[in-house]
Amino acid sequence: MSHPGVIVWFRHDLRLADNPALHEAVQLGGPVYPVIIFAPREEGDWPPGAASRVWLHHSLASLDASLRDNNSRLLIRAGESLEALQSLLHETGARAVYWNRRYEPAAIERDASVKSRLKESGVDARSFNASLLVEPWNLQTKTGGPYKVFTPFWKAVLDRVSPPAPLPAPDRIHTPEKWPASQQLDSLSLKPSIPWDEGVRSAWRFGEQAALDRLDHFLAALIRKYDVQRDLPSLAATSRMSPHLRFGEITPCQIWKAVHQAIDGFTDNEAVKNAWSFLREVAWREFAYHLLYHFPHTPSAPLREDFTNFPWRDDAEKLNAWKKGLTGYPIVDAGMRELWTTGWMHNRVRMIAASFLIKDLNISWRQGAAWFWDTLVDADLANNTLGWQWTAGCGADAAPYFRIFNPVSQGEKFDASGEYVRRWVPELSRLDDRYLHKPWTAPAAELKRAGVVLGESYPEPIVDHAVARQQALDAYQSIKK
DNA sequence: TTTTGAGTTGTTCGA
DNA sequence: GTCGAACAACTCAAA
Repeated sequence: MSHPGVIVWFRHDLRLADNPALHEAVQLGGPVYPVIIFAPREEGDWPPGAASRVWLHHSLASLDASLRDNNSRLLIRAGESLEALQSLLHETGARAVYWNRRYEPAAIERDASVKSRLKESGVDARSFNASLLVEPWNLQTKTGGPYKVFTPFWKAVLDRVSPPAPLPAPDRIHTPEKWPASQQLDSLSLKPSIPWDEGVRSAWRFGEQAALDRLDHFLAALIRKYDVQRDLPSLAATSRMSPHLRFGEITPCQIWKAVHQAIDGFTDNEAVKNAWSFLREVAWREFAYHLLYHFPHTPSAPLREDFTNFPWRDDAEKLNAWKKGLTGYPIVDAGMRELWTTGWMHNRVRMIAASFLIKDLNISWRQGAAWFWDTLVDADLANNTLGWQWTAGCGADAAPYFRIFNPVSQGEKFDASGEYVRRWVPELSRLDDRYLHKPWTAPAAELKRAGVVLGESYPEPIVDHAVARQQALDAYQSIKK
């Protein structure tokens, strides 16, 4: 007698390949019921933001299409996860629920409770590792604690971790005789009612195949020069894997293997070195999950306790100028507008923009983290928390407090041609390179020639960097000792 | 237990 | 224009 059926509960793993829960479910030999349950209220303080919801919509559509190519389909439910699973078990007669693990504090708590409730009623409930090279509890220092510095963590990953070969997509997903009811994707209202998402849709392709294609392109055309080119925001020279990883359209295991295969084909050492720099970045994501798991309070509180009473400023007006890309510092504004338009910001510019909010405006990293959470298509609780606490200096292995990015010199260094600023701040596009990153220094005749009226067509700087820098140093001084 | 070496991404100042 | 030092001690990880 064949297995009565298994529910595969999709969450942050919207793919068919290298999907252990799906793979194991197929092995049972009975009907497989793929389901997504939209339950934003179970995400604690971090329900998906607006940009994430747009991506989710398209990624779910893509997953459903892939499943239909395999004679299956994606069931859609909303509400409480446990209730939805119990209802599906009842409707289908299935006796098992498989899923791939998540590591955010609210998800861990929810999953643990779902698992124990299902097991109590005799259901075969199992979870798998599908999104990390090494799960947070599987790596510890020699004294038995979690890592707090990246380099030793990275060494430990290299020493002790050999990722398993990625699983293939299943050949055949067994279909039930009768499908249970499913909601329509549109009923989840993931897409905005006002069509602000056109920029996101035109900047990205969504879904598993898009992720694999993007990786191929990166390996073929970009990884050999990753070290230098990744810092130039005018080039599309980073991997752009982040949203695909966020939704589990691709796994770090698949990336790890593909990069190693690429390395095997490289003949020059420089290319190999560059490829390892990229793998190091993949490991930063692992480190972020390691930290989030071991320090689950960090999304809302600093890891370093001496920062608890840091004198952040409340300034709604300046915060708003930062969000809208109207700070008067072109590289910051370009980044914030790229974010708003495409749901993504180049990594170098993220650091500059984050440093500006924290060190120049003296506004709490939590405000920045909340805005990124809402606007990034790759919004990931582990990465977002690590990134913001790193910049603020209050996290693990953080930037020293005196490291304050100068938005002018960063712009001149990494966007020397001004191509990036001209793309996103077109009102400055006719300004000469010499003044592009500091328009307030341009002579009146030059501003006039370029059609720029400071304070009208483009803002005056909302703070003086030199003054703000000194104030930030003073504020950081105040919490010491 | 104590010691030792090291620690993503920068800027500014003064010689 | 270029270069090295200072920025500040502290914590982490391993021997």
